[in-house]
Amino acid sequence: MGIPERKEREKEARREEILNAAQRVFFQKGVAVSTMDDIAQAAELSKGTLYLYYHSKEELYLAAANRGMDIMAHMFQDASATTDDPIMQIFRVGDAYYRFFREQRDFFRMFYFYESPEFHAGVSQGMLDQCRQQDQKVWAVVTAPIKRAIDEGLLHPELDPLEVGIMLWSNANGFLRLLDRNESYWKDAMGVDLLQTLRKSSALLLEAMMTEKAQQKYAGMILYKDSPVTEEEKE
Amino acid sequence: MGIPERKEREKEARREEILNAAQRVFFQKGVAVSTMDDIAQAAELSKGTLYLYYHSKEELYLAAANRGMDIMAHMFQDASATTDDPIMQIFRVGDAYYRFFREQRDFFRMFYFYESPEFHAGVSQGMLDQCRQQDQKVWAVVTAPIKRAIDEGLLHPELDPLEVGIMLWSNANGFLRLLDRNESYWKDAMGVDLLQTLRKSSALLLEAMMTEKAQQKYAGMILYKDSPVTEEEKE
DNA sequence: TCCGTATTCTGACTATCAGTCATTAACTAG
DNA sequence: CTAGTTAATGACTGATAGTCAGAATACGGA
Repeated sequence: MGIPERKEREKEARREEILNAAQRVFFQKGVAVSTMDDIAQAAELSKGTLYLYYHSKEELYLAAANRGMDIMAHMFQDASATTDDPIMQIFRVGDAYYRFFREQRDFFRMFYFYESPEFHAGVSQGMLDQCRQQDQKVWAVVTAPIKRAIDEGLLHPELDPLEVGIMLWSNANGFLRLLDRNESYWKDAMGVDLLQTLRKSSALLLEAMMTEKAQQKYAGMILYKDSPVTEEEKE
Repeated sequence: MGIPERKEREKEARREEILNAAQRVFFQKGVAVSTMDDIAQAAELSKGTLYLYYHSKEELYLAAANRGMDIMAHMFQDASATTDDPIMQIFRVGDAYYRFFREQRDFFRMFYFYESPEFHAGVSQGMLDQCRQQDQKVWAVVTAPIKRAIDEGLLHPELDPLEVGIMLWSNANGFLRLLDRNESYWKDAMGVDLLQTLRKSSALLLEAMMTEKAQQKYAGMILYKDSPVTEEEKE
């Protein structure tokens, strides 16, 4: 009998319709000022129905944010797959983060909430697990080339991949957040090329962590020179 | 007649009493779950009175956060004043941020809200100005030694003080935020010395930005060696 | 000391919003 | 067609930020 299967599909479809509506509303109004009534109206459902599919507004937010995390993870994955050179991979992932910032600004802004301390209330265990899973997925893509670079003697062996990842991530994140609020000021008033600035700071960090061997290999690519990262790499 | 002056003083005192009460409540319960009724009770006043002194809960929060910013700015200032060497000053300010994190954790956590995008609603212009002023005060203390280091040929002349400041700040911030949530994990389970890790990453960044001249001068102080930053500097 | 006025304070009230639940509607199986 | 199961509804509750008409208090002058 295919009826239970169809019902299951319809239930899943409705769950997704609700999430689509929520995402639209979040993007348009901002998470904090979006109400469940807004979302219900956008979904053409009553508010009560939303709660049959999601336990709380937070959960709906997290589900939407997870979509963004998924997009980001895929962009990182794709960027990393364009080369075999671990140092290049690190740069490419950094570039991908910048591209995510440019192309998925709404999601980028939604992530501001992610680390707000007042979550974990009214959120189901399943959703929390899903979040942790997404976190780990992104983190794995970020740390994998770092670990390889250390193993291959390109970065100093005393370094810990996690530590390096945090440094690069914090650096990029700090930059992009600042950018998000003061874009026009930076770009128009000061004429700063933002992608280059971000790259330069990442390059500085990476160069500092490289072994001599690697510094020779990548000499001239980074640090006060124009970065040829976007050109085809020479293996 | 001294009566209007006395009244002015009393008004200011009441304003401060309210802020003290709000701070106590925010510290104890967390900003998000603190209610205006909580604060009114703590201040032994009615809720309506709070609104005669502050326009909104956000404004009360910002006033409390500004106190924290003030403490931080002073700690940075004091740390910077312990030496004349600009590179040392940068390290000392970094250490001071770590100390602020340790000693003023409640304020550190309150800052999470500061950058949340949904502010600027129900906040008076005066308060916003005060916030920007505090921001600039902290930023000035951070960038001053960086600027000096560039001018004195210790950091590469192509660098922009703002850019360097963002990099160091983002790095420290990213670290400390992670620490704030996973302290016991890092310390107990992995045996990482957090102050050393933070210093090492700052040192890596700084070393990468130094001129050869400076790298010689500060050789051995940083980068994979124990940092003697806390010892008396040798001028 | 007493009165009119200005200032300060109060707490009941409103508006908004997340989340609930008794009721209704729709669908399914026999 | 009917009984029973599942899905959907929207009025309702509780919490809370913010308001405001009026009470209480302080002051200055007679």
